[in-house]
Amino acid sequence: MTGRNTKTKRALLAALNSSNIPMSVSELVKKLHVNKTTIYRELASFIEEGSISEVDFSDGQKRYELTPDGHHHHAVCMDCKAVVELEIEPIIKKLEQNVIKQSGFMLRKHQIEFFGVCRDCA
Amino acid sequence: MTGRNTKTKRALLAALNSSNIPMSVSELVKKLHVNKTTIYRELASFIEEGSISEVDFSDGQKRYELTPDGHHHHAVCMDCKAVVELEIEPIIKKLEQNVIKQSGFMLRKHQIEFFGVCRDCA
DNA sequence: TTGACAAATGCAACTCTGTTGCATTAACTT
DNA sequence: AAGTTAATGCAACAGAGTTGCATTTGTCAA
Repeated sequence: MTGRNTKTKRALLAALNSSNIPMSVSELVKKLHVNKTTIYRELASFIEEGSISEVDFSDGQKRYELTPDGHHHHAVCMDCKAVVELEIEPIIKKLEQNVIKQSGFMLRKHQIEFFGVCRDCA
Repeated sequence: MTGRNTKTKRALLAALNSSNIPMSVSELVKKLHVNKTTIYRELASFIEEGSISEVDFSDGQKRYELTPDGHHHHAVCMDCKAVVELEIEPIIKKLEQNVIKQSGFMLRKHQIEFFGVCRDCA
């Protein structure tokens, strides 16, 4: 942990650790009773150091999750909002090579999420 | 075009047609001098009929583009904001099959964008 | 252990995206 | 040309995210 070891930082990491789905800032504020400004600032520093990642389900608010083992991808149920973690690293690696070849870009990050209806809701 | 053939709808389609990159609502408002409520409503109806698609570069505002040939994917330069269209349909198809097998989800849509630095900016 | 300094936090005010209800305008029908 | 109703504008609002500044708290040196 960068900087001071505060109660709030520990609580933030514990909350994300105990959740099986990425959490939004409003959820974190409600759960931790900490000012949203503080949440945003701590998230930014954890993201910079790499231990937390931002995920965007394109619903108007970003979500956050612990990433001890690096970047994840998800399938999100549009009905019950369940989130399933995917194991698609190899094919994504191949996809990135393809994108680099086509665009000439130096890739920094990507945003890959899938949306649909889970088996329970179908 | 669904509904009435209005000046605003024609102007909206023309603006998107003349732009080589997806446009945000604030850009469309500035360019067309039309109320943002109207823009949002017309975009929604064009999106429903399929002729316009929403793309999300995760920077706090959605963008819109004509999609006469269906869904696109992009590489976005984090420096100069250039947008390159990608041809990655076949590998995406394979990726989706993989996701369906892993998650059991009925897939409805996905969000796949790449971010990096273009050749000019590197 | 205490005191000082700097980092962390809270608070209020703000910006921006996107939404809603309602009154007005304009496109289509006959 | 007149009536119907979709389309538009406007004002007010909700929610995410940001900023400046005052206050609190963790850390470290004495």
